[in-house]
Amino acid sequence: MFSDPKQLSKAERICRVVELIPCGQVSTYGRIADYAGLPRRARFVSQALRQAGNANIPWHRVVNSQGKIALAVGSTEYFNQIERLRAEAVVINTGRVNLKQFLWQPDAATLIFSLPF
DNA sequence: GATGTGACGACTG
DNA sequence: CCAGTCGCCACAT
Repeated sequence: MFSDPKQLSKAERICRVVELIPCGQVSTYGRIADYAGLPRRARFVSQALRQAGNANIPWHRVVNSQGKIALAVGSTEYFNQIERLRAEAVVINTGRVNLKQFLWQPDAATLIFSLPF
């Protein structure tokens, strides 16, 4: 039987959504929160990702609403994220991604069947 | 409970 | 396009 997504913890729901971001595309903290059924909880998304540490989730595909890398500029993790994105052909200019071009826009089937939150 | 902290976001000048 | 401000909400103290 299918597990009921609503009984997953909030952090788990967030990770589940992040895993759906396709290679070569990005999403934002605010949008991830919305897709996870947690509106106005953008900050909680970053918290959840940090706690998840690594866990095979494509955390590098998440940027802020302006398309900018949210990690401390110049930090090791900052460069790590840029490298991972460039490896997926995502173009980054001065720490910023052009959302017009790379923002993930889930199709209806994904919204209905993969994001039932 | 009160208070401070954030990998945030919307607005404003 | 910044930078500052304020609102927001989960967590740690």
